[in-house]
Amino acid sequence: MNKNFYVTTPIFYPTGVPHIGTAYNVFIADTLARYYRQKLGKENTFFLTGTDEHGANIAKAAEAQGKTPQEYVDEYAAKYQEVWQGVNLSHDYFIRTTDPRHEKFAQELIQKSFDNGDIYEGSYEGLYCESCEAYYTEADLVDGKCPNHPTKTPVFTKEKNYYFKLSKYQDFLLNLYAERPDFVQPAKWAAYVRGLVEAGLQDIPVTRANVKWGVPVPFDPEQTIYVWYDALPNYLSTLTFPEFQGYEEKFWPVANHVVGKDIIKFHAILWPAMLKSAGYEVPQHVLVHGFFTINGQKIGKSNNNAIDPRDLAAKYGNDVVRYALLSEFQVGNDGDFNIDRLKVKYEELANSWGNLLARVVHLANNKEVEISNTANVEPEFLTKLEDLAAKYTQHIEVKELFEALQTVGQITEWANKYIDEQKPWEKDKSPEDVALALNNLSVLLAKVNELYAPFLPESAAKATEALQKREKIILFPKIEDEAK
RNA sequence: CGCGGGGUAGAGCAGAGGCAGCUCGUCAGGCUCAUAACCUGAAGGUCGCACGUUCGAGUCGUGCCCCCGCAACCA
Repeated sequence: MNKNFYVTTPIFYPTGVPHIGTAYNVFIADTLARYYRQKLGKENTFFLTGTDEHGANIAKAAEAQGKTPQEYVDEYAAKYQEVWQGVNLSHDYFIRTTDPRHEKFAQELIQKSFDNGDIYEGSYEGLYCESCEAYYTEADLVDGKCPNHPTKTPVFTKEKNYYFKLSKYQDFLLNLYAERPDFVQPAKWAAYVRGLVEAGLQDIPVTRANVKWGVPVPFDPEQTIYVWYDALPNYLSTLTFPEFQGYEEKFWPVANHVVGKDIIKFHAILWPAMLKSAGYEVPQHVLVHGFFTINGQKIGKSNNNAIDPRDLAAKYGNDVVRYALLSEFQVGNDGDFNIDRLKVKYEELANSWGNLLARVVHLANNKEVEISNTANVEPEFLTKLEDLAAKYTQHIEVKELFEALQTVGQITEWANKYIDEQKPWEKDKSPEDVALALNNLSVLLAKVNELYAPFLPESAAKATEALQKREKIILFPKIEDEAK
């Protein structure tokens, strides 16, 4: 069992602001981070997110707004941080790839691979559109014109750049997957990745000749480092920053990368190969999540459903937005989401957990019995509770967040049945029986609060406080539907 | 022959060889401590279609149908 835990989100490309889909990814990471902080201690857990700030698309977006690239990324990095703070994200650091310390690290990393002979000079050729600063294939063109610039004709261009010998690492990767079947989680994505690697790997270009907004290639300053050799190293570069002294030893390679299914190849194939090439250990796990649609539509500006997670949180609370997403689909699966589902989830919590808390506290106060006495819990009751808690732990440790939440649901369901059987409100119940039942339930609630804490941090804190103070609160108040 | 994901009760989702399951919704009861909450029971499915393997198939094999990604804003 590892003593330390390191979790990362991808670093996001700031061409827009975070929406509910982006938030899903960071919620998964945040939940894991909170779980491990609880388990291993704050100082033994590290949670990293950030922004990927180089590249032609950033330069273009900046120009379109009449800004320098630096001004542009400063602004968007700030927006990201604002949103994450707004949803109570608990990241320990926000890395930006324009941080000079990161740039230096990226240069050192690519230099190491170059020195090892894993990077060689080659050329890239294709139909180049000057306005897009991008290459197209014949099939991409519309009537011979650029698909994005109907007046421009992409011209055949050949540019020098450098390639990484990814093909060389096929056996290394297949061995890695064989030795560590859970390197990619969940299993169905591991199978997918293995299939891709078995099918064969091609070397990939890792520098660009025509992109100025990027990190210069140390062995050829005419070139800049292309996206992956700049972005992926953030997971490691941050750990080398002076304020994180000792972190590299502590948190590498116990890294867990939470990624969407679209960038699985880069994290599960390219990144381990890059690391191996440069003499580093590969990370512990790559956790792949699926995408969800909103009312059946893909999330995006054109569908006008790129919801700011803070808008939902304003009404339902941060906790419930996270809970709704994490309890709706298994990690790795796609799904659909909408406001009605969110409401259902909210009521689910209010009626099980919230209501249970209110019942127990209220009864305990009315009957004036002692609660929260762990020593007095009925042994059978305690055993059952511990069994369910253990089941939760098993799930969450293999990142089955959906299943872990279901297990907590089982506990509250059981508790509601138990309280109905015991009927501690009846007048002819012996005071001893009432005290025993309510004490059992209070200990159960304390456990539920603990298990929910990584998923619903704000609510769990409130519930814990209320239970301790024996104060009756409404954890999830009824939400009035706005008048139509 | 492009690649991949998916098609299980009205809705949303689990299950991956051995009597079809969960949440919500519906109907009928119960309870009254509690946030009109909670508990019990019922109705509702030929598990996309067909063929095959098997004592036995949502679950394995083959063929087919349908939906969704793989081009763009976009995780």
